[in-house]
Amino acid sequence: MKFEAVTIKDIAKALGLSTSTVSRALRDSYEISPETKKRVLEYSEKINYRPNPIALSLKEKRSRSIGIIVCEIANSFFSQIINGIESIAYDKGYNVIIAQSHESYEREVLNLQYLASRSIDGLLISVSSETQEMDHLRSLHEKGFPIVFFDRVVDELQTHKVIVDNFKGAYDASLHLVKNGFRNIAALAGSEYLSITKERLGGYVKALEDMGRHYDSTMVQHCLHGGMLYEEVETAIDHLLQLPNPPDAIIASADKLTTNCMRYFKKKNIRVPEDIALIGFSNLDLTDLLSPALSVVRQPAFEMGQISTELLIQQIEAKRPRDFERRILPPQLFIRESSEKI
Amino acid sequence: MKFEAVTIKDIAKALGLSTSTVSRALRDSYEISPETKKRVLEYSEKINYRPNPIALSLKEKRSRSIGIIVCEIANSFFSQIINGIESIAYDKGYNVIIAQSHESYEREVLNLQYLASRSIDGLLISVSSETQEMDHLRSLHEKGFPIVFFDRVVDELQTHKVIVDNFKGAYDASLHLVKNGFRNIAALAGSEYLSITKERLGGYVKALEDMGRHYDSTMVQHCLHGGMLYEEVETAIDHLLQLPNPPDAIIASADKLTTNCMRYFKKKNIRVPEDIALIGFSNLDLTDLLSPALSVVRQPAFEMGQISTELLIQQIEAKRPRDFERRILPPQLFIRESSEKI
DNA sequence: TTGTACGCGTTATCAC
DNA sequence: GTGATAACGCGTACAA
Repeated sequence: MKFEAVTIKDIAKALGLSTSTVSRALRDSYEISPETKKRVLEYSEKINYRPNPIALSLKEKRSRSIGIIVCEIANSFFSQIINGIESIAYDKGYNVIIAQSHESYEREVLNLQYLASRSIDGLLISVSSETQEMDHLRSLHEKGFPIVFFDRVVDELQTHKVIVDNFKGAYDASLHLVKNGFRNIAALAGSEYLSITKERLGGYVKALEDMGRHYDSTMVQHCLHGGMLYEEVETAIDHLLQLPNPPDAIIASADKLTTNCMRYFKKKNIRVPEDIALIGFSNLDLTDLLSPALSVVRQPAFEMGQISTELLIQQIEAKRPRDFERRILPPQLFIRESSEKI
Repeated sequence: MKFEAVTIKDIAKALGLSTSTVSRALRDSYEISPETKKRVLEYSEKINYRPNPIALSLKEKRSRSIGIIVCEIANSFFSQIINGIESIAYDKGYNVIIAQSHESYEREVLNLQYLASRSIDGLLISVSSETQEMDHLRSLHEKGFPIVFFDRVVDELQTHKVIVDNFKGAYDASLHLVKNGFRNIAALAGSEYLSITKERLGGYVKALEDMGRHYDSTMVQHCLHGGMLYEEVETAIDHLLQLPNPPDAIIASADKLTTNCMRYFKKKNIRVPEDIALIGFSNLDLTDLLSPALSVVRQPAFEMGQISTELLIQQIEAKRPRDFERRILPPQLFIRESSEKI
């Protein structure tokens, strides 16, 4: 089932011109007579001519497409990011090719190889929970391939990075819990390898210390898959609740951690916030409809996507390397029922 | 910031061979001596040679990429569909390029032009709420361009179509409400132009009739943007509740209609299901966490994506046209608190 | 067994 | 003002 498109050659043949004349006429070159231009333009309009982007890519050595690697698109935060990315990319005439790591290092590497082999002009990536080794990214980066990190960044590589102030987000949320009278605040965190985990835990610890609380490392539980698997969350919370001094509040540091935490409480008939309070990082649009309405730290995901894409395209189109930027966006705290002291 | 890749030419030069010999060696052609093959293979491994897919596309007149047009990726149903699409596409070596119509006919047409001009090999589409005119799709289809419709299909065009049994989904849900003792069941429906709207309303009407109820057209409200805008849902429900004989149950026929319906009830302090019951089409993963837990008709979205993609790639790769299939998948009914008779 | 020449669609360069 | 040619990277029919 081939689908034949109109080429410059067809136009040239039909009009008795050479392909170069047609090409120039289409590009409105000063060399071509107005009359010829008119003939060419009218005819190509008539037969609905579109230049073949593949031929152009081959010639220009660029594909005008950019790759995206995220863990999961069925996740509000990332689908909002992708919306932001697309809004800029389409404006500037770029395609986006999306790949999902599903929080697996192996799939991240495979996806990267795949995208690189599809000759993308640049990459936007938020690394997987499992990713510790950076060789797959480093080797591309060293060749001068444009890469922008967002959300989950990698310090070792010198590139543009776009994140939210995770420290502040977690600090504010933790402070809110302390000020609201909760005494024993646990942290449900993602993979220890991730930048966001470290930053968010940092904010949590600092808030406790600033409020004169003792930081107790047994109150921190990590989930390697970022809460993607319900079981890992279940195990983590089971562990916390079996402590001699169990928490009366939890701060969950990722979307899936937060919702799976709620699922756990619902399943076990643990009342929120009466038995235990909850606040979490989440970009769900439905947090107000949950039972109870969920207190969240929300990230400006759409803007993150836009900024990352602008930086990437800027880098792709730059003649010479520029300095790399580190953009830090403000998180927003929404206090609702789940973190109220009863 | 150009990024130079290794070509066959580089290998040929380095090894003192011609490009055709290298090409054949890489493709393991019988004509090449084992010794030469070994040299070529080892060297190209060493310098990490990857064939340029753009050059291949130009030659083979196919890009190994397929286009997807959906209204919104930040919608569980569609992001699950896309997961299904990707799982098959990547297996078969295809890229996917995703575009969003945001329920706008104009953007759908623009996206289609864009994708077509990016030389995709085929298209997977679920049309926008606003789409009535089909010329943009018809003209492509008539040229023999492979198109597969999923979810929101267009009867006028003879292509593969993958849908769920919307009639049955709505019928079962409506029957459940009637049997549960609700007397006045309203339908909150999407755009009248959409196939899914017609099919779902059909099931609703039939269920009422089968149960000896009178079907009253004032109990049906349409939202042109499929509930994407909260205001249209508000207006629709306001209207229903102001009827002389207001509904005691609502069936909402799309994801956003359902959640915005809940938002309305929460905002107006209307209790569900005490004051009014609710059941809706939804693929949210969180319906069990909402307050109250939401009764839903769920669609096998992942499978829809997989099947659509298999049909599309089959058609792209087919030598001659085959008959077009219409696959109808079963919906699943989940009864929870929101539709319980108190 | 290996090399030469051509074509895919386009544009830049040079020639007329 | 217009046309012929080469080049982008690859695969292959044909030639050696």
